[in-house]
Amino acid sequence: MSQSSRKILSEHSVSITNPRILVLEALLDFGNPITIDELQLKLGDSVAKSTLYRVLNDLKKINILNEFTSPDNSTVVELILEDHSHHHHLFCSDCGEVIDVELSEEFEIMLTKEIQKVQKKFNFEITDHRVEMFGLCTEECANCKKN
Amino acid sequence: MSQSSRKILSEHSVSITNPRILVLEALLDFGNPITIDELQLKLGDSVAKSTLYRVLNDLKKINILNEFTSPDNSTVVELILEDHSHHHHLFCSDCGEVIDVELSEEFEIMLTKEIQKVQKKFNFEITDHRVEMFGLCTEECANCKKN
DNA sequence: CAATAAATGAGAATAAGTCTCATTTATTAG
DNA sequence: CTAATAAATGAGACTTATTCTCATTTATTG
Repeated sequence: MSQSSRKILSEHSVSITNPRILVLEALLDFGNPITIDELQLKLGDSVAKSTLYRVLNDLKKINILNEFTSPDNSTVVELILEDHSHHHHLFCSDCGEVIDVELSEEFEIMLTKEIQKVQKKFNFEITDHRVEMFGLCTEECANCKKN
Repeated sequence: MSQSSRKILSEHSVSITNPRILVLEALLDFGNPITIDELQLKLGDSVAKSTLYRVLNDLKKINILNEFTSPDNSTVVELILEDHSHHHHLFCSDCGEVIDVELSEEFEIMLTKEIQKVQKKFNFEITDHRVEMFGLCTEECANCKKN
């Protein structure tokens, strides 16, 4: 695992340091979108708070980290892996879990068309988009506080 | 205008106070989604900071205010008006403007179907969704800092 | 392996948002 | 209409997430 962290860093010509490896490993290990809080918990005090934020900013700069805000206003962070295709997010308002969701090909095609219309209408150059869904997990929710 | 603010408040059985009227008027007047910063500017010191946040929370509680975070992490707020139909948001990464966008009926129908699939797949009860689009305004952008 | 540049840790600084509490304002019962 | 009561406000203290500073440590390179 440390291997792939190192690989990721060197591929992006970013110097390989311990905190960066630790943060990447934590993200790779968790696999799903994770809140900064959870990430800090996972890391314990192996990485200073200031360093954690700096490393996350570094990862954002090289475009391998996606950051967004959950409906309860916590910051959520997620690695962008090459083999991980385009996806959206499903938020549980109850337990706070964030789940990656892929929508159908047809839907994405239609969305692309809609976006083209919006571009024209508003004279915009749209570079990115996302679909967010909010709700309540009913069962089988991995890290749900209900269980 | 003060008339409609008062009406909105009484319709939701919320007591009619000056700060609430001022905040509602500012939101109605601006018409578009607005950042807290801009809102504070617009209000000057007619409403105390603590009161502004309290009033915004009051409006959220009665479900006439929508709050979300822009890609540059500022909090954006928008009135939910009865006559204002379901819509999504377009963000300019350059000037920070947030624009309301309505997508086609067909698209919304397809999105609803997708959401139903996701509900089943993840055993979720999805209560809300949104589509966000990010990009750069090229011209004709009302409050764009470029102009 | 030494020199240099970059990254880190610890904690100070900043800023958004909440809380407290004394004062003011709105509501309503009479 | 007025007094009594409950609710809302203002001012500033407080909290907490994030950034910044700067002395020290670590990585890179020649």
